[in-house]
Amino acid sequence: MNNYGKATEDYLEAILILQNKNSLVKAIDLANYFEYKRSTISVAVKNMKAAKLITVDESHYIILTQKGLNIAKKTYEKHMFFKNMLLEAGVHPDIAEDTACRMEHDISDTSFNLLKKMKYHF
Amino acid sequence: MNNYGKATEDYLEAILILQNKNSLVKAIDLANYFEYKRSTISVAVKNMKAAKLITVDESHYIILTQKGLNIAKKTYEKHMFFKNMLLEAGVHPDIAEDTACRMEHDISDTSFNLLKKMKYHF
DNA sequence: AGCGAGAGTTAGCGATGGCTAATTACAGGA
DNA sequence: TCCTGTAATTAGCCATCGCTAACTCTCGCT
Repeated sequence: MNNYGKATEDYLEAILILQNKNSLVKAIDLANYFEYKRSTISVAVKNMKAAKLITVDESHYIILTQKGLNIAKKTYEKHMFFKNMLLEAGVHPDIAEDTACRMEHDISDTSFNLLKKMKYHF
Repeated sequence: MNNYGKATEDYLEAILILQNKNSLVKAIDLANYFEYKRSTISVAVKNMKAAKLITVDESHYIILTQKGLNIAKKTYEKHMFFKNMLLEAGVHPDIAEDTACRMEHDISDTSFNLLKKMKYHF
């Protein structure tokens, strides 16, 4: 009910990142970002639109809804947490990026908040 | 080439755990452990056998090969690491178990070894 | 006006990994 | 011996999520 799939979380996160860099985001930007085919993104955009996580205007610009933005922010925060953890451990940046990109989907918001808190108690 | 899928890692890990508890492991034990259907396990066993990760004797007992054992041990180690991390953070044991069960598949052996080392430098 | 490139869409495929339903194999009790 | 229950197997389904191939749409340039 409350889970939109890993791919969707990745896309929302990427939209947020690209939005903060370019301000305007289109499907093609996501395709380039992930090095995925346009067709893959096209389907994903359709699904996210149907799930009311984004809106798409008449010029094909993608805008996060409040719901989409919340997920994007949370996912991004998890991503950075795990990436930093791995970087601190000495993992190669590219590997840390990939690994964080998987770990970010594995943990609930509640557990993640606890984990964040703990970090400063080690 | 070197990746047998998350499900396979889970099954190998469970075989190791059940082996250490019961000594003899059959497909039905895995079905009970995961609360999966027998058919699901049957297919998985066939695949692991084909991949030479296990052998199955004439009485259907499952034995890990060296290759299977190595993966099982590594996966178990990762599992316990992440589970302990979550428990230390105050995550509910059941949730910690589930979450660790996902995180254990996301990280390479190399990155994991670095992470382990770091733990004691916090 | 007409052509071509870039971008979006659709249909259908394949891998992963669960499921149900139906079939088979086998051991132990009446 | 037969019968019942437990275990294993097979076939086929569905969801997720990427792909290719083929089509369409639109913009800009000549």
